[in-house]
Amino acid sequence: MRKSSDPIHMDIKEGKQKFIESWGKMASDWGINRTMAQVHALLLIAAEPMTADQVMSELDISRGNSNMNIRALMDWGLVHKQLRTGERKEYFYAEKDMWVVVRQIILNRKKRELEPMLKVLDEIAGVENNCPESESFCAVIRDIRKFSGKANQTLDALVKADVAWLGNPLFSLLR
Amino acid sequence: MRKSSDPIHMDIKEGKQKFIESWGKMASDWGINRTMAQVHALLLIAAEPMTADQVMSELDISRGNSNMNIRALMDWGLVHKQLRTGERKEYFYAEKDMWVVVRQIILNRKKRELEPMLKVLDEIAGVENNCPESESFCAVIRDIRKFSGKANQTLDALVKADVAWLGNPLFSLLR
DNA sequence: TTTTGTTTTCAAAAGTATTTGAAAATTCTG
DNA sequence: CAGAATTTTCAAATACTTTTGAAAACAAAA
Repeated sequence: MRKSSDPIHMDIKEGKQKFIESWGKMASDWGINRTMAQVHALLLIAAEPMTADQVMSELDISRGNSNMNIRALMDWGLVHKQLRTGERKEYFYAEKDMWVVVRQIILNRKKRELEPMLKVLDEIAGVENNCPESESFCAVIRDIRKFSGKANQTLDALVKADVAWLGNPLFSLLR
Repeated sequence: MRKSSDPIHMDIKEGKQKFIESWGKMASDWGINRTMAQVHALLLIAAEPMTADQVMSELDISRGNSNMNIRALMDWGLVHKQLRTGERKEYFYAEKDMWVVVRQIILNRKKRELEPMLKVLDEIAGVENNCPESESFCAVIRDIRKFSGKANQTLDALVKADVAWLGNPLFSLLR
């Protein structure tokens, strides 16, 4: 008999479902395609590499959708292809080390979004500043530019740290 | 005569336009309503507080849209109301200190997205782990839980640091 | 209380993003 | 090379998000 104080264990199927759902939800909150994140989640928790067809039927999406999102994940460097000798089908697996995953996501978003913004801020910073009206404007732009530059540097350091410390035994403690 | 080596200065109107546009673009990349970010950008670079009507005509959006997004920005704690004695209209201004702005955004997204994810991960972590299939699953969940927990702590520290160091003269150097 | 100026709401319309699925392209196999 | 298996593409359909604007609610002034 189960006492009411016992923890309630969900079964594995339920757990996987819930994880795929939340991972997708979080991604779409952050401006990333929900299905792409669900494919990612599915591959993250898969014990073995999967084919595009398996992903398609597991998530109940179309063949095209499955294919396109797997490609996108490979572009992001989060998923890789595995070829098996004697088999036509392509298998896919996700990078499972969270540190590497996060590093890869940072690299991508930095390049796609932060850096273009920095470029625009630099262009704007060249605005003529000769009237009191432009003073408030330039002050804010300078402040944002400074801040974004710092953020960019910090992310660079974070990303480089990983590479430099990979061979260092101390690094495993930090992860 | 302008030499081709001279820097090209854009005028202030152009600069403001460009800033509003990029701020909106960046926000929508990150899953935030573009117009909300444009209203925010407009108020960030405004020399004086503005009415909802001024925002409406400046950005060429509807009255309802202007009103709703100003409310949303107040919910996020990024914009505040100013009441002027003898005037019916409400004026709005944005917090201009970037450190405070970023802090506020972190607080909001942490509460809205990171914390619910942590809760789900904890629920999922209670899944029964007794077969090899669930082993891979549990290992990934544990890793993500650990990572997200660390991220959450780091953000807490970042946010608390601000409050604790506000009165500290050293703090101004860090900003 | 009525009028007038102002803000808020929300159903419908417009605009965006995502997904589908069938056809085309590709690649392996005999 | 022809045929079979598999992957890729993309126009059209669907689903989702945002915006509009007119009406309702509200609040100050007359």
